[in-house]
Amino acid sequence: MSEQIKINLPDGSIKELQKDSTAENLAGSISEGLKRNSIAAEVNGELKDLSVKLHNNDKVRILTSKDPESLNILRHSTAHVMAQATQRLFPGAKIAIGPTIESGFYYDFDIPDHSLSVEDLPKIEEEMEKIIQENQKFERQEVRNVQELLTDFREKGEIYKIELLMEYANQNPTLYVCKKDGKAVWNDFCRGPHLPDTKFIKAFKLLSVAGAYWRGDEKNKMLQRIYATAFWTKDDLKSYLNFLEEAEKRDHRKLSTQLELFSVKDEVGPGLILWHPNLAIIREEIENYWRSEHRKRGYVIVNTPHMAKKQLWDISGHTEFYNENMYYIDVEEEKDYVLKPMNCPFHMLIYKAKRHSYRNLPIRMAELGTVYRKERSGALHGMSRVRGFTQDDAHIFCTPDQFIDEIHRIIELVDDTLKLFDLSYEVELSTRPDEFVGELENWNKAEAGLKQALEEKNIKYEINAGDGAFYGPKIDFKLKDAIGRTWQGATIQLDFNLPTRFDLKYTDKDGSLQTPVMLHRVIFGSMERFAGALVEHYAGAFPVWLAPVQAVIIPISDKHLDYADSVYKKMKDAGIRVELDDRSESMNYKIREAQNKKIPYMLVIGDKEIEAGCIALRARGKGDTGMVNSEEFIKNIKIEIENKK
RNA sequence: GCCGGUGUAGCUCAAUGGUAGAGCAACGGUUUUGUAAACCGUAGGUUGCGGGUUCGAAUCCCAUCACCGGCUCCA
Repeated sequence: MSEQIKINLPDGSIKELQKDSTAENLAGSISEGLKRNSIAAEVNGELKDLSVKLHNNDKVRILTSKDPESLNILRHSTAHVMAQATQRLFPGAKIAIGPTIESGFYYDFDIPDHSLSVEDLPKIEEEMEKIIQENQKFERQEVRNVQELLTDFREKGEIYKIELLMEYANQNPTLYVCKKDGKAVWNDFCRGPHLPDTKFIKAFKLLSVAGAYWRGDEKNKMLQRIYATAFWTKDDLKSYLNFLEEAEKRDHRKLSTQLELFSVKDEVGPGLILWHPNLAIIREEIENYWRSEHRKRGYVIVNTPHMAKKQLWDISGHTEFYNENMYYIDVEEEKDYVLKPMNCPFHMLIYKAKRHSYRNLPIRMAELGTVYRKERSGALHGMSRVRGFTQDDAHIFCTPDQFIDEIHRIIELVDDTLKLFDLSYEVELSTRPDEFVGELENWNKAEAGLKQALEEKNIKYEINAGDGAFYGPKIDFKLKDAIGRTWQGATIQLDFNLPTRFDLKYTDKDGSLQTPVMLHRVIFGSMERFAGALVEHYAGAFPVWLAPVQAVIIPISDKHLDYADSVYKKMKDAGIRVELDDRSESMNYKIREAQNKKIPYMLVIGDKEIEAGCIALRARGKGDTGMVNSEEFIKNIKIEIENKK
């Protein structure tokens, strides 16, 4: 009589199995179909291979391809197949790590005598197909003899695996062995879990190659990374690849040529943006919104210069902590001035220009301030990462018991603003970096303060340890671009340090002099990055209030020009950004061009319209929407613009 | 900065060692048009820049600049 164990299933039922049964046995005992489709198991909340031995009273959930968690297992296993294929094709290749990422996976290699290029990818894919055809099993093995495995890795020259194994030696390391017809053909030191075998891999694609430092540290060797993805079905893969293609069309750099938005010129320099008229209009609208919103919310607006003496940056600590990002220039002497990388020191001095009382705090001082930062050439990216940009900056000087409330107000402003543009965001709290100024005690207070504000506002956030600014911790709001890369937008930074360095004071109730607490914050982040984000978000089809041209009038032939011109003048007088297309081109031609320029409204005028005293309205994306009186159209579009639609 | 790729007319792209070409845009003319491209013509280039190999280079090599995909770093 063999012993029985009881297994708890997700539906609350209990299954009795023989001792030493595996998750696979469990699946089989439930149904043949489940056994066939099972990928892995969740045992007491942890993902495990199907081969995992179950114990009495375990809570077990069998995962199939329908469970979201199993996609990562598929991808991770596909990464192993990719690594095996790469080593088959490039025998000297050493493997490093190959994790899954949000939309796929990658694997890092050190290939001594070959530089991977995209031409290699189809070959590797072919080799992967062969491995899959071999129907290899993934077998989990506990590493009982670490020394033995280290020797094995040493013989193969797998220096990266050696490093990892030594690190994990005391944490029950596991090895995944790929077996073909029962014979081990490949292995990888890996935590798992994995697919039972390769036959589940049906749809994958290698996407790109890239360099990546071992363990992400630029002091280490640069490895060669292959990015790839995998899905359960060919259809899923196809729609993902299709998404990538569509996203590429939304790229703000691409749309910029089509819509004449901005340019970066060799003659000017990398990372320096020329705003063309169309994008300048959008910026103007955004800035107008920004100004009026800030006035409403009790901010004062200031302006400060683009450069300042080096001494100023000595006081602020920038020359010490931000040096490699600053441009020094010669004014009276060599390198005696700095192009401003931040606006804060100036605002400190404006604060300091007069005496302050607790009665007039908080002071909220805002500026659209253009800053210059030395970015590494390889980091530059369209309008998203540049060397000169305008921050919608503000510094809030307040008493220690005011700053939580001030953070609340900023979060509200961020939320209202991003809602207006229909943008979604993720929030991160960045804590003290290794190099920092100020007292540890203040840092702890500041971090606790930011946390408290987030929690009181019920905002979900992740902690980004050690990523704070040198002067204080911060809350970051991340925006996503067309293909899902995230960019920092709004940020709120608490600063207990600069006020001390600049010796800022206010007179408290009891007449004593106190140092104010300061918040740095931006809402858009930078006008450049935010504009780029908007282009991608709207795919160039800006809402009417932002659209560079809000309406275009299209007379059908020259004899309609006079009437068209009268409508044009009326609209112009009403403050609408309207254009009259009076070229002797066909109506269809003009419509096509207006459509490509993503102009929200086209007003077609021919005999019928003149007779009826109307215009024929064509809305972007909607086609012909019929005749409407021009006065009425003007009224409606003005309402739309006013409501920022 | 590092790894890999790319750079041809304003834009999108041809030409793989043998006279740089097309479409769109521009310009001139004809056409006067009913909801996504009328027709004819003209002009436009030291092939990113600089070297080299070669009888001959957009093409091969070296260097450099810029851009693209990543790494690192950050608004």
